[in-house]
Amino acid sequence: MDNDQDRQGRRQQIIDAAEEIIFSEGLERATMDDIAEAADIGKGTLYYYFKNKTALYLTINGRGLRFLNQRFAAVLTEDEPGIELVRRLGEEFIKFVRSRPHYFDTMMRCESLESLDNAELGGVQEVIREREQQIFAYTLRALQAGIQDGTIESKFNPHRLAIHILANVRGLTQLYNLKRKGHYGELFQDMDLHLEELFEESMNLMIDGMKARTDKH
Amino acid sequence: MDNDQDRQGRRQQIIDAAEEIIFSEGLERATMDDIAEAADIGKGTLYYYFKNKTALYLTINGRGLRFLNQRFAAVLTEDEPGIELVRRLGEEFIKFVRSRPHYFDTMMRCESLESLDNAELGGVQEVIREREQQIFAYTLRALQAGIQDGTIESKFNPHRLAIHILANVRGLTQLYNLKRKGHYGELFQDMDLHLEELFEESMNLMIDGMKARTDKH
Amino acid sequence: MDNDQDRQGRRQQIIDAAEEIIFSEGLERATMDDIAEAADIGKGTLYYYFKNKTALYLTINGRGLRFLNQRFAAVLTEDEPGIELVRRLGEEFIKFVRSRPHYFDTMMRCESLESLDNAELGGVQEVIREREQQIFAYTLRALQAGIQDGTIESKFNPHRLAIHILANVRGLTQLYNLKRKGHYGELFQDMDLHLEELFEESMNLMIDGMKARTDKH
Amino acid sequence: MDNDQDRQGRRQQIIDAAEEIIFSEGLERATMDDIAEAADIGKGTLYYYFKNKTALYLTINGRGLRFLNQRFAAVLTEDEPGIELVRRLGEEFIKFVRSRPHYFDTMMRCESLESLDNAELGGVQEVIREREQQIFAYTLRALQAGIQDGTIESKFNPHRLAIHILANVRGLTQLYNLKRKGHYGELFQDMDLHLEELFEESMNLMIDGMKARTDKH
DNA sequence: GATGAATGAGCATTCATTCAT
DNA sequence: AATGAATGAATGCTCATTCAT
Repeated sequence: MDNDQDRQGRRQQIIDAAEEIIFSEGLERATMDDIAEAADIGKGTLYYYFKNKTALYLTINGRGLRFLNQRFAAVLTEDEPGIELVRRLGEEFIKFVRSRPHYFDTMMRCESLESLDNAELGGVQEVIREREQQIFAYTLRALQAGIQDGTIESKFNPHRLAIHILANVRGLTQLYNLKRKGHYGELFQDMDLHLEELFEESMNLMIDGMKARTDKH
Repeated sequence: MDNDQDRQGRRQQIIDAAEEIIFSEGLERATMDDIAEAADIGKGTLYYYFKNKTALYLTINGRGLRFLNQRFAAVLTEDEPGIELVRRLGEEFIKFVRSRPHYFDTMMRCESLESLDNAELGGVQEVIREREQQIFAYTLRALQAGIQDGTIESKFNPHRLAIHILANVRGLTQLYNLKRKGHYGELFQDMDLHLEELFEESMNLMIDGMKARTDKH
Repeated sequence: MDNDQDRQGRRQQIIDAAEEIIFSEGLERATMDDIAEAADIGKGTLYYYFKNKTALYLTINGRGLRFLNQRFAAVLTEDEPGIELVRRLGEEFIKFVRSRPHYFDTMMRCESLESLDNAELGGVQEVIREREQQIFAYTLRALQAGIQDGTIESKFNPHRLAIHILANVRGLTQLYNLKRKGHYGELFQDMDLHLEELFEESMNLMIDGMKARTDKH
Repeated sequence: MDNDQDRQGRRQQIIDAAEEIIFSEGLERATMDDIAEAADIGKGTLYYYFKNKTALYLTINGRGLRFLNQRFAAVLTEDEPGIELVRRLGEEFIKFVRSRPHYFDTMMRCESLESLDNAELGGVQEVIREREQQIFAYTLRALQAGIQDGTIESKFNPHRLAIHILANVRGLTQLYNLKRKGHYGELFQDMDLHLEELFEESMNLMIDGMKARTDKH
């Protein structure tokens, strides 16, 4: 177990270094040499802990997903009506993107990674899938809770609602990032976009649609 | 002018070949040699027409955006109430993704291209920016039409609505693509997801929120 | 002849442009495209007037040699004792290097041109050889005049003296250039080196050795 | 230390191969592939030891300078009057050029290397500067010794004399090389030029000027 | 477990030169 | 005479990965 702790510590140390390099240089510009040096280990050791560069990158993504997961898990313990839990999940997502923007970028990047097919990843992908699934699951639970407690219209399929929520938050965050990079020109720039505001607006738009209207008769 | 046509024809021929290779092999795996060969020209010629690989890729993206633009432009000529135009725009987006899925991938990929900073792109980026802007503008026009003709609540800021619409469609499409790639595990797989259905649902959700309720008073 | 003048004018225009580009960019960095553009002609035309890049470069060298030649020729018309003519030649060489340093660099560079063997130069080399020969010849004439008029010891072989003079001036100029580029470290930097002073000193040193000492008995 | 010896051995092996290829083919015609093959190592290894082609070439130049340095250092240990040491230095220079003509060419070539500005040379340039400085220093010491022991006129500035000596030897050697390449036409060819003779003559010419004439008063 | 020297496949890019018009 | 589109050979360099120690 001591041994195992050593091993885990080493892995963390490497992931820390890899993040530092990759987040600042970009995935392609970051070399395994740089990472090994930043981690203060030999390049051979790097490969002893991670099968290849892709696996290492996916591991970083996994870490990001874990952070997001933790936030989501915490929300689900809150004592709130379902509809409010849903709003809170979105809120946490935004906070996550805000506080650790590179992890969001990493998630997006991972989704269009050409090296996924060839490389032997040795189980990393499974970890990621599981965490993605959990994120989905948490969202689903909140919605189910909302339907249960009557704060969300029971006519909706919670699975699909979850998809809509996630899609919405993702899309919004991306557009927001694009704005920073200067895309979509001036139409976009005119307004000062605050991600938080946009998100709230968006949530209202969707939640309004979802909300069980007790005033209806 | 004959000359100019020749030149344009050549460019198309190259872009066609580049798409063929890049769409099937992926951006990284596709080599400039392959592309030149597929285009049946010398490699020098390839570089005579395109400054570098990134510029070529961006040009492909530009073409994709042009296609999308054409669809959007056509919608705006339709004789429909504003709210319906909005729905139609979303519909066309989905159709576009369906019929030419690689262009959507290309757009996403371009947004996280690390080579954008270094490479000299002679003006291609500006073209793309302009087309992105137009897409945004069309969406905006539809919404403004809706507010004008009373089919959309006048309390909404059309700029922000446009952002929500676009974010939503993007996010949905991405999640849909992820499903194809096996992400988000089984929860996702269980339902047969039809992008069209999801989109309609999503539109309803949002449009419901946006709709001016004439029956309310 | 009008035709011929046109042709000559065109050639000059090209050489002018080539000098501008090559002198500022360096031989390797300068491309034939750049030169053609600077000369405001098509690239094909460039090759119509000059067989290849090497031939063009040699032509520039030839021009430099012509300038030097003109200075030397003028000196030989001066009404001075031979020993003084020799000194004057050296002086003109230094002035030439000073006023047109790039031509001297070009001469040096031409001497270690790897492309001389392969390329078809079409007569340019002969022109250069002839001009180099003339420079040598002028030096020789001055020395012969000096021996004739008794200002230079008759025991010396004028051919060899000419070699020594030329070698000396070349070597000095090169070392001087190196200093500018930071070679030979501080020992060199300490003194403010004035090429003119160095040259005078050097001439004195050699001419002293050459001088017929009429005061000797 | 064993490790260090390995590393040094490898470097030598590479430099040996590089010399072989570059000296026979010329710098430009020699490719890094050729050199790697000649050194019987992978191309990656070549770049593992040398940052780039320019750095490798400069290293060869550094080796040449080291050889020359060793000769000069040895001369300074000889028990001779200063003026004779000066002559001996020149002599050794000529011998060096004779026995290893390519190193001299390399030195000249290095001085007009256009790639010096761009390329990252890790410290090689400093080594070269130092060795050049030493060569100058040795020459200077010999002259100072001569002034000290009265064999050289004390009125001369030894720094400047050193410059004249070096300039002279360089210039002579270059002209000699040119002759081999056919420059300066027939005037040059007529005489059988022996570098050694020319050098001796030149030394006499200069040393005569420098010599303290004890018989004068 | 740890290392880092060795590797070589792989690729974008350059540019002098040609030639049909 | 003039052109400039087309060419493709040529090459330096990168970097993930391996493996003997």
